[in-house]
Amino acid sequence: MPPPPPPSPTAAAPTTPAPPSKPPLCPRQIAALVLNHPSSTLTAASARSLSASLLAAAPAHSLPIPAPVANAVLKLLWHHAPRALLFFHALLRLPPGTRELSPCTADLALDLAARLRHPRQLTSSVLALFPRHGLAFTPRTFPILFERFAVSQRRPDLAVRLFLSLHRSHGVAQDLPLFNSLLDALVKSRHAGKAASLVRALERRFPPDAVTYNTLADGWCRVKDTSRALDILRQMVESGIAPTKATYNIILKGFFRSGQLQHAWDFFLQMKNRCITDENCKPDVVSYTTVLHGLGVSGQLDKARKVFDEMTKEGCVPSTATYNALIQVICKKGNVEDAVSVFDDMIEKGYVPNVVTYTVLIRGLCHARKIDRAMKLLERMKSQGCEPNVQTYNVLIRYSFEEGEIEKSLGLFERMSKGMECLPNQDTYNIIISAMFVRKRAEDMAVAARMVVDMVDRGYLPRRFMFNRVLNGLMLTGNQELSRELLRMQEKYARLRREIRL
DNA sequence: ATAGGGTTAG
Repeated sequence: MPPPPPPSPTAAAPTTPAPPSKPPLCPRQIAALVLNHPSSTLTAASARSLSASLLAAAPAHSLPIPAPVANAVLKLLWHHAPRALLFFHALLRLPPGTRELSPCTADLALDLAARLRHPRQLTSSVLALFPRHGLAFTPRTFPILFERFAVSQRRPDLAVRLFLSLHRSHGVAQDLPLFNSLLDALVKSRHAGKAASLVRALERRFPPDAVTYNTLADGWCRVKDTSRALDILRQMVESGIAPTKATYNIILKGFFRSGQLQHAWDFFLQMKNRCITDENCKPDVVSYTTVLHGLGVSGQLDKARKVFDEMTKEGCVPSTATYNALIQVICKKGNVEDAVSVFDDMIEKGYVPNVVTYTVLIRGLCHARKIDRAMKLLERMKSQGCEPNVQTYNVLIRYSFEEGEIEKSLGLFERMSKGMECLPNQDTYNIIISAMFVRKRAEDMAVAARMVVDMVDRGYLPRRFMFNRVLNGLMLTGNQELSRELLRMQEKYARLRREIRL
């Protein structure tokens, strides 16, 4: 066989593209390439050098990088926000035609930038990329920012200010759905009062709809003020806006959340009685799941199981979430083996357990000190094609430590990021760092210090308490080298925050 | 198309 002629860049006929001899770069490969890139510092220079590496890897594979691949890479790097953003900026620097840029990709990058609590200018610089690259804002763009400002950065005022300046600063029309998303961000950050007064102040411009009222009711429920939530229900009826199923379910959940079990049960009974005249308050699968979960958490397992049987009789089909709730409460208040039989039951009935189902049961097994079986379940979920997430791993890591299996949990930590399954998050680091204090060994202190350096590299700010604890540990064990490194890192980090420019 | 149920700490 003669060797095929070398491909000529000009001769390739566009109508008959040669089939690629190499598979395209897959998200995992790209993510690994980004992770191994020497610099994680977010600057224009490092973004250029990363895009050069991406191009260099390309001949062995095929370009371009389609938008779904770019999105998948950002999600794989979700818990390593600085690297994810570095990838995004490298993507922008790739020559046109070698990458696809979709507004959704930009939304993901924006979410990541806004999640890093400090550099506000980073968020605005990512926001500025939309017009610069001809990308339209999506319906999610500003809701993402409202939530990140209010919830992650604890700055509800910034969210409100952004909303009020939308038209002036970004040429975006302020409509009711956008207003409702702002309210949602406020109530999720426990600012129900702010949300309520905003609705009052702007009620002429934004006449409340059912979503507005439901969001406010949820806001009061989240701060355990169920009587104000009921007020909202009354206001709805007075202003002629029919309560929806969500309205009732929000209040039902609110009663359980605030520990008013009797009120919750009475409200549930009322829903069942009144539904003859008002179809909207007929309990649905969400209502049943809420009640089942609420009863179970308060220790009334038998009553919870009765509710489960009752819903089936009423013709309301349990969802995977219903099973997850049942399995969780049995694990918490009952016997894990019963939870395992519910799990077997659901599979027999044809349900596909999801990552929540597995995580809940793994936690239950760990709690009953059956870690080996929990580990087997981890393998089983993977073989079933259900990807464990960082919470799944965190449970196993935490309980392995509690059982004194320190090496085993460090092994799990290595394993999770090696296979690019999921990257550790802030909880993971906190679990490991606190565990490094139990043996009172100098080596463990050194590991803790490296973990602190790592987490800062990934865009997580350790609590000052944690930072000082590690620093004290290093000094007590006479590790001056690492304590100096930690202090240098702290300085460097403060400088980085000021310097990020793209 | 924005709102409601299931993973968080004894």
